Amino acid sequence: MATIGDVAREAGVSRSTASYALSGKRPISEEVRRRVLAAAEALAYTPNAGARALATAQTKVLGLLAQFHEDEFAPAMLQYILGVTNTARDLGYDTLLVTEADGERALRRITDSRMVDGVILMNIAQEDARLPILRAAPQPGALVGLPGDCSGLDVFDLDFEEAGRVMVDHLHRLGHRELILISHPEHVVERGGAYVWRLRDAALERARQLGLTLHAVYGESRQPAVGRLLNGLLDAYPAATGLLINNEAVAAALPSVTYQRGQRVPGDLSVIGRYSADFAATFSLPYSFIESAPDRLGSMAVRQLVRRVESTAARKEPFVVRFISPELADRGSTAPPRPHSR
Amino acid sequence: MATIGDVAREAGVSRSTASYALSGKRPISEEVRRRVLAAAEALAYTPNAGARALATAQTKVLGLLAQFHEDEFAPAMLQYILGVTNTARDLGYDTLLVTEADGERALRRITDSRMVDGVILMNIAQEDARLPILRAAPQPGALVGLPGDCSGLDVFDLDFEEAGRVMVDHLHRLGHRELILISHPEHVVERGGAYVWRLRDAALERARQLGLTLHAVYGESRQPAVGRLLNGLLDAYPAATGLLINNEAVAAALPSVTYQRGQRVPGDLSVIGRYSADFAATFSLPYSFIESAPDRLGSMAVRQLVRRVESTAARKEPFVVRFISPELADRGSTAPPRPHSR
DNA sequence: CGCAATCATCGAACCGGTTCAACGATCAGG
DNA sequence: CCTGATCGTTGAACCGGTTCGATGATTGCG
Repeated sequence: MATIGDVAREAGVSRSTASYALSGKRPISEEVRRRVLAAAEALAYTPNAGARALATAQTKVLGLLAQFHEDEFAPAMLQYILGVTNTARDLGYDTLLVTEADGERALRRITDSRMVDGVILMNIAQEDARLPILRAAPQPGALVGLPGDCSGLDVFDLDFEEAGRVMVDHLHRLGHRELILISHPEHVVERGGAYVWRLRDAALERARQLGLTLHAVYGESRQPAVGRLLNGLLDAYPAATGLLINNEAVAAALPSVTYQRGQRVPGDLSVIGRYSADFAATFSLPYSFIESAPDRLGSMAVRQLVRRVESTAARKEPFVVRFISPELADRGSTAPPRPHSR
Repeated sequence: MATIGDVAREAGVSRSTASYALSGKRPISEEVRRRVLAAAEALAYTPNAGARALATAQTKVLGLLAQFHEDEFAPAMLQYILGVTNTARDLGYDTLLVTEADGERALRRITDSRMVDGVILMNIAQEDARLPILRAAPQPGALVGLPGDCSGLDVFDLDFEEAGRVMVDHLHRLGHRELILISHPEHVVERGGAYVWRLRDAALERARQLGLTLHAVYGESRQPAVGRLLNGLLDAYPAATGLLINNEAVAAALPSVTYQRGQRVPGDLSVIGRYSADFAATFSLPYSFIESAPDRLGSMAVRQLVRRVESTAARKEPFVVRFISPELADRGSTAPPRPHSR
């Protein structure tokens, strides 16, 4: 494999001249520049990444820490990952995907060794043990997800509170009076998944203000538990006419349950979910939903991260906490409740 | 950030001694070793990845090229990716995930620049333009998927031919005489996705031998096209009593279609799919299926790749083409056909 | 015509590791 | 007491880039 020394020799110049000719960081005569470029082309020269990283203290690689827990729905995470990798590449960065269970160790490894120029964290917990490590790291970091303490990091997330209110308001306007909200499994809450109670608490509060009955329950993440849960709930609350779903696995499982029970959507039951359009297409979900925009969030996080990586000025700017406001995609799965419909 | 020079100074030894004490590649007195380790601990020393890569010509990173085409079912790919990243980490490697559309450019970039010690390729096409590049690269490579020309690379894939025969045999034994096989979209075939026709041709051949009628058709990958297709097929071939599905998107969409049509599985229709157990759980699929073992394939590919990376002897061994033999997971979705059941 | 400014190029140092050849100290054997 | 082997340690070179300060050639101006 050709080094810059080979290119220089081939072009009959010094290594430094070859470097400048290729980078354009100093004026080089047209004649010499041509020779160097020709030599580089002829030798199929590609800079050695390790050497360049050592010299410039830049790797052009971003770290992406994503964890695949049993009780989180893997296909939903994929969207975030693609949002990150695609945007990173557009900006000239490759992505180191780290799925290690021990996130703290992994984070320390990739930052201390300077394998990456910056880090994106996913699956953020309320008290996330990785955050102190990331704050202390020499590289900037960005989060997809809202932790308890946002200081020192850029944070991007869906506005789950507003999402909860939008869901409740929507069904309230249609005349519903008793609703069921299915969240993620309780275990996700115990692990500190704030997006669960952020949506839930806001929905409960709004329901209280409006005088609605809202049954807020924890969900499941796998079959057959999900199916059992749904059937149990629909049996337990026969007067409920609206279903709010903040749980991808439950949303994915609902169609077959309603078919089996012979319930029509929205005739017998109005449904609103919270997931992405891609997810809806993948799982053939016919419900109206709050767009969770995972690709947009991943993309925003990367853009901000790269800004900080590439500009000293940007590194000094105050940290941002940016919420995407929930937009309801109407797929016609909600309607006014029919009296005694169930 | 502490360098090995800092550690050496702190321990009162030379840089080379510190290096040897940490790596254990030369005998070092107990006393000095203790001092060096203590200094490294105290300074929280972590070797600089770029410097180490430059010196050792090893990065401890593997490249993973995965493409997310519109007409391939993204959630199915995730399993392979996790199989690769998890196994890689177990063996001490991180994973550079590259989803770039231009795979040839991406491959050249990560191999020529020596960012990675080895490469795993997914979405292998019959005539895959990336293969010549990978063969010429200084790093070893492994494929998940079977190309037309396997030379110079280790190849791992499901035995799709045998999978096709197992499916047909199974339904034949139960007494079925007319079957439908739904493959991937035709566009996947045009792109060179050999796994489509490998299963299909073997199934057709076996059906011919057994005197069965097998309608082999291309599928779709997104809703609502998938649903339309399924309804169309079940209408078009009312005498068919068995359905073979080599297409994750179709499998995922089938339950709601049969519910809607009021057809019972296996009472009215026997069904066999080809996907993974994880996929079945994620999508609540109640069908018997050929296990495609994506995590096992990813894991095997990584193990072989790392063997070649780490041992000069292994690098000289002949290349392997290894097929996982299809195993039928019986979920009770097949039964003898009822006469005139449809 | 001489001096200063400008320009393109070069040599050397540096980034932070690893590794080789050589060195001095210790010890055993003759 | 001298020699040779053994052991632990060291200085220097190297990996392949980037970058700084210096150099010599050219040009412009008075």
